[in-house]
Amino acid sequence: MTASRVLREEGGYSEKTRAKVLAQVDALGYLPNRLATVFAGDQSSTFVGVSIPDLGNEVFAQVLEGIDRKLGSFGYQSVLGLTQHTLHEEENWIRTVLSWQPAGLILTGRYHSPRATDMLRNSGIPIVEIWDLNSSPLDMSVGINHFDSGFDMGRYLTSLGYSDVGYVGTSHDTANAATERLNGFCKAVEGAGGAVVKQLCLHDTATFYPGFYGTEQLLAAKNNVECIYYQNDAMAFGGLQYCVGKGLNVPIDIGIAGWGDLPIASVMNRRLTSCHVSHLKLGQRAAEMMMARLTGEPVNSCHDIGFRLIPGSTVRNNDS
Amino acid sequence: MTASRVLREEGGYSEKTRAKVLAQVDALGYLPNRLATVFAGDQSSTFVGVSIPDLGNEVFAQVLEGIDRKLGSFGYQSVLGLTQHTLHEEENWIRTVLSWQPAGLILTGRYHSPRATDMLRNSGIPIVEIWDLNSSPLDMSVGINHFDSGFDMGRYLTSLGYSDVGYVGTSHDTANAATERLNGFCKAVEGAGGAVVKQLCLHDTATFYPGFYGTEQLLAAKNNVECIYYQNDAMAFGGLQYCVGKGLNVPIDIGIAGWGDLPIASVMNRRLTSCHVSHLKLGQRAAEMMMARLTGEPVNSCHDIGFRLIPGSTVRNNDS
DNA sequence: CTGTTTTACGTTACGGGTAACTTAGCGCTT
DNA sequence: AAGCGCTAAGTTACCCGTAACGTAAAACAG
Repeated sequence: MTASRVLREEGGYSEKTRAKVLAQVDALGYLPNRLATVFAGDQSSTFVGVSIPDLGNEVFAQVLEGIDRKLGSFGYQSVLGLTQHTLHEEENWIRTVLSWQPAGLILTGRYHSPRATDMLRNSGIPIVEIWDLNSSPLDMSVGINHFDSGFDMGRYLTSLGYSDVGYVGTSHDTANAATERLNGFCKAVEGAGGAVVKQLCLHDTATFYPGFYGTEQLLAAKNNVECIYYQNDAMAFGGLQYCVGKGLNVPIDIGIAGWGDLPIASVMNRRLTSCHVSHLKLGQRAAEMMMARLTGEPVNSCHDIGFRLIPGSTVRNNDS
Repeated sequence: MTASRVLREEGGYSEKTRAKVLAQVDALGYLPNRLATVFAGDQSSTFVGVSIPDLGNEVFAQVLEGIDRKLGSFGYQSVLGLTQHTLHEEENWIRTVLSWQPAGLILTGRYHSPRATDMLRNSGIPIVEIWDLNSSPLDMSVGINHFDSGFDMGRYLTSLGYSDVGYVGTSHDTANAATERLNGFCKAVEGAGGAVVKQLCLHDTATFYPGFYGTEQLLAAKNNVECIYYQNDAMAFGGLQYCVGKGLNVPIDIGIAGWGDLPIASVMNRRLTSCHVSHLKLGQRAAEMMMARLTGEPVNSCHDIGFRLIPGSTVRNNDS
């Protein structure tokens, strides 16, 4: 007991005793078992469960980096879960991670399985849903409105005179942020009298190569497409390479637009038309909201991190 | 007690009782507290601490993805620690994570602070050191020999006739894998009678922009450099853009070589000269070794994952 | 020097799950 | 009907850190 007091610097011990305790700690290489403290219910753990779809997508890696750095600065640790964009994986992960009595959870996406939702509600711990902004979150939400983001791109492209446009992305079992961008995009394009031809690559990840062959398939099916909107920048780069390889002049013959504004976009001599979101900041903000709730500070339950359309030079410009 | 037996499917209960227990579990939304089990020492936790320098570097994100997916398939979770390439951060993180009684640890790098090494030795849990292969690991090691990787690139470049070469990287307080690549590279180049001019960007991360301005500084100081080796591909892309922007013809006027073979390299119409390592596989292998040790299977303590030099087209080729 | 307060340290109990042991209850045998 | 074996279920103790409480000794006041 005295040792416990010394280690927690709680007071109530003499300097002599303190020295003796610390000497023994050093001699034995003693490390306190934090499990016991949390288990006894004296305090909550310093775990925060963080579910992320995958890390192959650079944007999620940035989000995670933002989360873990910020949590770390408060002495908290991330318990990672790569849920591969499936609600089933997420549910299993939630069940497991809740059994470890985490201080809170940060989840990517607003859609959860019914059972997962039950568990989350019953858990009584702070929960931050990130990525797509959720006006009625389980607890807290931070992200952007993906529908609006897609809508803005659709409006931008139609304002440049594009009318027959294509979309290349991957297919998903459940609705997600990319689906919402597509919905917003279609609404804007169709509202302006245009039409969107969709090409969804089945059973594939939203990376460079599917962007390449998805473009090939799209153009084979419909060769009057003037401009293509991609699920993300990686796919857009793939499409760009396909078009350039086929001798098409971008943006004269065909326009290319992505989403996410990857840092590597600056490698290119011309800027990819895209949509910028500060992914690192999104992660940091999620962790800050979590910490605010844990320390009892007031927090707004919704935080729109905002996005910025990058006009770029892979679509026509207004004067052309 | 009976409920505990039912939930663990241990036997020793009637079907009727089982049904009653499960009904109550469902009604109450009961989730077992795994902390109690681990705390009581009946079994080890399913946490594995994973320290990674940062996730901004795509290669580490891939390693982590490999680790977490594989651990997840065994029902284990990663507790993340972003140690920012500093031994001090790593030591603090190790202390914290050990107090959570993890099943094992996966650490990036072979260098640890003396106190960290003590704690690791005393912990008695499996430890996998990844990234640079360590012939005398604390416990297990998986990675590549970075010295050899740098050496091979040096030999390759000198075999193409390059003699005045440059290196652009970041500076580090402590030796790390990049330092070893540089050492190997210098040894090969100097062994072949050439010389290496180094440009280390201080206090910066090994990303695109430092590659850009590091190249500018290097060429300003020494303009007869025929070829530049970069700490990684991101920096090499930055250098490439600087050179192209200055009107230099790559590879006629200057050669560019990176390390890591980023997937995005295929965006370019010509392949970056680099060194390929299967980062995902490295992570998976680390997790497999961890699991093998935890389940008592025999494991070799060292595993060389290997690398492959990518000749690419950003350096002269042999016939030129 | 007595009575009161303060300081330093010790003791007990608790948290939730489970190993190890005990008890109750049932069916079967002879 | 007594005895045995088996199954189902209950009881006790433990893991380790700490809140709450207890106690002895020192410090202080009057």
